[in-house]
Amino acid sequence: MPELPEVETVRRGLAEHIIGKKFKDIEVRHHRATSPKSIAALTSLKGARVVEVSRRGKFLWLNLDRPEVLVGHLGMSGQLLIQPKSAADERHLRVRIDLGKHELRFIDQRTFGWLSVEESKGGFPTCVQRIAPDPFDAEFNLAETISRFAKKKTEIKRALLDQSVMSGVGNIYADEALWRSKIHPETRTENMRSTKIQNLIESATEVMSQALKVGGTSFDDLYVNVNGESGYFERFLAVYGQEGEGCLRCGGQIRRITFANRSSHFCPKCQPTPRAKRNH
DNA sequence: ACTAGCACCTGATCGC
DNA sequence: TGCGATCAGGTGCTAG
Repeated sequence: MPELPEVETVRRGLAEHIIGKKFKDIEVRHHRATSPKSIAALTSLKGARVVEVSRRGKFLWLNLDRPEVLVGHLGMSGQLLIQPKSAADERHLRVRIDLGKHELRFIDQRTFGWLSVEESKGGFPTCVQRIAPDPFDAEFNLAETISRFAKKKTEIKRALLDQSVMSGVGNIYADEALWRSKIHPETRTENMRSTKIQNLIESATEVMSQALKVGGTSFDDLYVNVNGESGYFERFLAVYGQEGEGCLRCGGQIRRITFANRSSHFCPKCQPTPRAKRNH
C-alpha cells in the first residue's frame, strides 16, 4: 500500500524520533513479520543503536552502530509507529522494539510487510541491490532510467511498477503519472519515444513530490505516519479510485480496467487506447 | 534472460 | 443475517 511518498514520510518521522536510540529489547509476535531465519537475527540486534534512517524506493533501513542493517518493507498494510510504552497493543502488532520511554512498533494487517537483518554493501542492504534508484535518489540517472524503460517489452504500466527499472512508484502514482502524461496504461513500451518516457518519469516525480508535501495518501488508517497521522493527498487524486467521475482535464468519464491482476484508472478520452504497432 | 501469472494474507464491502 | 465474490496502496517465485 505505501508508495514512495508514504515510505519517505515514515522515514522522516523515524529519523526524527529514533536516531541515537538504543534497542533495549525486541519482541517478534508473528512468524511472517520476519523470515524464520531472521527472528533470531532480529532479536540479536538488542543493544544496537540507530545511526541513520535510509530509503530507496519503498525499502527502508536503519543503519546501526554495527555492520548489519535492519531493513523493512511495509508491503500493502505495514505501519511503523512510535508509541509510548503505555499504549495498548494494536490488533495487528507484529514486532515491538523497546527504545526506553517509547517503542518502535511494526503493525501489519495483511502480513506482506517484513523486517530483516542484512549485510550492507556500498551503502545498500542485500535485498536493495537489485532495486533501481528512485527519482529522488542521489544516484538517479535520467538517461539510464529512460534506457531501462526502453528495453522493456511490455505495457508501460507494468514497467512503471517494475522496481528494477525505477523504484518508488506503486499503483496509485502509476495511474496518476500516466494520466498527467496522457498515456494509456496498456501502451507498449516498444512504441514509446524516449521523449514520452522522459515526460512520464517527470510526471511520476512531480506527483510523488506533491504527495510528499502533504504527507502521502491515506484512504483509511492503514497508512499513517509514525505518529499515527494520515496524509492528505487523497484529495488531489485525479484518476485513482475515481471510476465513473469526470476527468478534471476534459470531462471524460474515468474508467477502471483490470490487468496484471490490478486495477488501472484512466480517462479514455485524453489517454486513448494505443494503436497496434504497424508491421512494415 | 525475460515476461506473465499467481501465491502470499486479512478484512471490508457489495450483491443476492 | 449469511455467504460468496471481489476488492485493497506490493513483492517474489516459477513456468514458459
